[in-house]
Amino acid sequence: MANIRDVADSAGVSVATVSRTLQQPERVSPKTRNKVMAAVQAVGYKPNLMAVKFRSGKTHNLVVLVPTVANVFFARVISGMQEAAAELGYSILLANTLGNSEIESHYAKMVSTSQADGLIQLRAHNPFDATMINDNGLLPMVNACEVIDDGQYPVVSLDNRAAAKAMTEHLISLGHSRIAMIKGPNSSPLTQDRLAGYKDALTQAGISFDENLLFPGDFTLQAGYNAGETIARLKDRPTAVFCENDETAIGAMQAFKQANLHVPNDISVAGFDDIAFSAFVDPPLTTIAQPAEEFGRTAVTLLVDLLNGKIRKAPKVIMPFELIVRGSTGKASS
Amino acid sequence: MANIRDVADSAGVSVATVSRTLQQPERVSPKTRNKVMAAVQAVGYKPNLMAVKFRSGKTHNLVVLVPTVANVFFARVISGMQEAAAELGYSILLANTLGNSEIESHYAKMVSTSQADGLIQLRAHNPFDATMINDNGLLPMVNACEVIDDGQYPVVSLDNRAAAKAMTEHLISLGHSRIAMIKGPNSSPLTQDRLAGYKDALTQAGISFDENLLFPGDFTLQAGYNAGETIARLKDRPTAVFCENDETAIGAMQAFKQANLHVPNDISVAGFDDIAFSAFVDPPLTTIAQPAEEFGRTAVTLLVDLLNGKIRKAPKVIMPFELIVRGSTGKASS
DNA sequence: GCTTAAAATGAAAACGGTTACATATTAATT
DNA sequence: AATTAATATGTAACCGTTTTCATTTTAAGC
Repeated sequence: MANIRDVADSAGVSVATVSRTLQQPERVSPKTRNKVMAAVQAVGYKPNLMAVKFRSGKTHNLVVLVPTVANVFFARVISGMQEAAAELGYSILLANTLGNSEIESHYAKMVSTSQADGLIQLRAHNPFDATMINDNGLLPMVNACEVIDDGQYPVVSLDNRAAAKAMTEHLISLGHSRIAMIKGPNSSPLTQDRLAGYKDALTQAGISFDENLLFPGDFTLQAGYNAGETIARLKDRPTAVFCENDETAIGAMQAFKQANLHVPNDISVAGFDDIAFSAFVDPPLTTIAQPAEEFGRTAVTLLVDLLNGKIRKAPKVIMPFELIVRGSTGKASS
Repeated sequence: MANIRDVADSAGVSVATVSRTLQQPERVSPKTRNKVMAAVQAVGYKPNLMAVKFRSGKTHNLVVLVPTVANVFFARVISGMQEAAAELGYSILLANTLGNSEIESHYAKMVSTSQADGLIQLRAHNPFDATMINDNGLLPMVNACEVIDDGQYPVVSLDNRAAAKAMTEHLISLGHSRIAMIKGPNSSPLTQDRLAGYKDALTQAGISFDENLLFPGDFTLQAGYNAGETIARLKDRPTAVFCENDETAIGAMQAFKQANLHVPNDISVAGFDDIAFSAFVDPPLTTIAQPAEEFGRTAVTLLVDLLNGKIRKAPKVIMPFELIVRGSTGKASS
C-alpha cells in the first residue's frame, strides 16, 4: 500500500508538500499541486485515515446510540442524521444497543478512547459511569427524541405533552369521555410527558382522570395486543384508546378485531409517531406525525456545533408535531 | 488526557511494560502488573484507540452496508451482527446507504483507507469501482441476504427459489391456479430467484405461466398498495397473490380491503420475510420466515474468519426457511 | 536592480501507542 | 555455588500522517 512518502518521492517533493496539497490545496503552487496530484494517481495513493485521525486528533466519527434500529421511527431519524453528517464531513457509527447497557458503554467509550468525537443518544437516561466521562466532566453529547433535560446537554425533542394533549382533545371533540391510554415503559420520559398531556386535556374538558383506564405497555406490537385484549374484555369498556406509539396501536387494533370489536365504530384507536405502516393498516391510524428526519439532522448539526465550540449554553430545540386524523378514530358510540 | 507515558512514570516502569500489561497481562510479573494497574487508575488512563488501531493496523471495525435500516427485516439481521461482532471483539459501523452509491462508496472506502478491516453487504451488486479495490484486487467482503454469487466472495443467503416454490405450492394446494405475483425491483437477484421458484411450482403443477399476472413493485408498502389496486380492478381477477416481501403484501391487503375484497375469502395474500407486523395485521399474513439474526451472525463470523485467513475458498452458506401459514391464505373461491 | 515582504517548500519533530531486540533478573539444573 | 535456561523488563525504532519552524523561492515596491 503506497504511503505519503511514496507520493513525495514520485513527485519529487517533500512529504509536507504532499500533505498540504491534499489538505489545503490553496497553500501550494498550482505547478506542484499538479505534480503531486499526478503522483497520487500514479502510485495509487490512499491516505491511511487511521493515521490521519490519530495524528489530527479528530476522528470525524459520531456515535449514535439507538435503542433498536428495528423501530421504524428511529430508522427515519437515522436517515436524517446520515444526511446531515455526510454534508458536514462526518460519519455515523450506529450502535444498536437493544437497551443493553454493556453495548451502550462499549460504544459510548469510543468517545473517551478517541475513536469518535461525539455522541448522540436517542434514548435518554444516565448510562455513563465515571470511567467514560472525559476530562472536563462532560461528554460532547446531544440527546434527541427521548430526553431527560438536566440542562447539561443540548436536546432536540418534541413537546410530547402538548402533542398528547392535542390528540386527547381530538378524541374528546369526537364525544369520547372514557378514553383509555396504553402507555410506554414507565421509565421513559416520553411516557410521563404523554401521560401528562393526556391528563391536561381531560382536566381542561372537566373529565375526571381514571387510573383504571391506564394500561401498561412497552412500545411493541405484542404489548399493544395484550393491552387490547384486556380492554376488549372490560365490562365498562372505554370508547377510545390512545396509544403512546403506533406499534402499540396496531397491536391493540388487532386484538379488538379478534374480539369482534369494530374500529372505530365500537372503539376509536389513536397512535403516536406516524410510522409508514400506520397509513396501511385497516382502518388507517390516526396519529401524531413527528419530523423524524429533521430530528436527526438537527441533532447532528447541534453536535457538530458543540464540537466546534460554537455553542456556549446547551440549547433546547423543540420540533413541531402534527395531528394526522385517519379512519381509526370516530364519533363516540355513546 | 493521560497517555501511556504518564502511566509508565507513575508506575515507575517503561512504556513497553505498560503496553504489555494491558495487552498480554500474563507476560508481566504479578507484582508489576499490580503496580501498573494501580497507576492506570491513578492517572485515569484511557488508551487512545485511534493510536492503537493505527499502529497495529487492525481496526476491529466492520462496515455494514444496508440499503435501509428502515427495513424491519434488515433490522433483525443487524441485531444478529452486532451480537456476533461483540463476541468477537469487533464493532459494527452501520451505513444506511439508501441505495445511494455515493454513500456506499463513502463507507466502502473505510476499508481501503484503513478505517475498517472488512465489509458486509446486505444488498449485492457491484458498487465498487477500482479506486476502492485493495492491493490484491479483492476486498475482504461478505455478501449476505441478497447476493450475486460470482464465486469471489463468501455468501450467506437463503434458497429463495426453493422458498418461493414452497409458498407457491402452498397456494396451489389450496386450489389456486390463477396466482399473481407482486415483484421486487427487477435489478434485485431476490426478485429473479423468487420468480423462478414461483415458475417452478407452476410448471410442476402443470399450470401455465401467465406474464400478465406479474406486477411490478419495490418492496415498499406503497408499491404493494398500488399493485393491489390494479389487481382489484382486473376483470379476470386472480384468486391469490404472492408478494415478494411482507411490506408489499400488507400494502396489497390494504388495497383489497378498500376495494371491498375480503382476504382470504375473495383473494389470498402471501408475503415473504415474516416481519413483526405480519402477525398483527388483519388477517395475519402467511409468509416465509427467515432466520434473520442468524444471517447476521453468520455473515460476521465468516468475515472475521476471512480476515484471519481461516478461509481459503469462498464458502456459500444457505440458511433454512420456514413456511408460516396464517389467516391471509385460504381455499380458492373457484 | 536592490530591498523587503510574502509565498512556497523542506526538514524534522511530534502524535501515542506496539514490538523487536537487548539486557537484566529470576528460577532451574547440576 | 556455578552454569544455563527462562522470564521480566527496558531501549528505541517504527507506524503514516500533520505541523512547526527554518529556509528558499517568488513577487512587490521603489
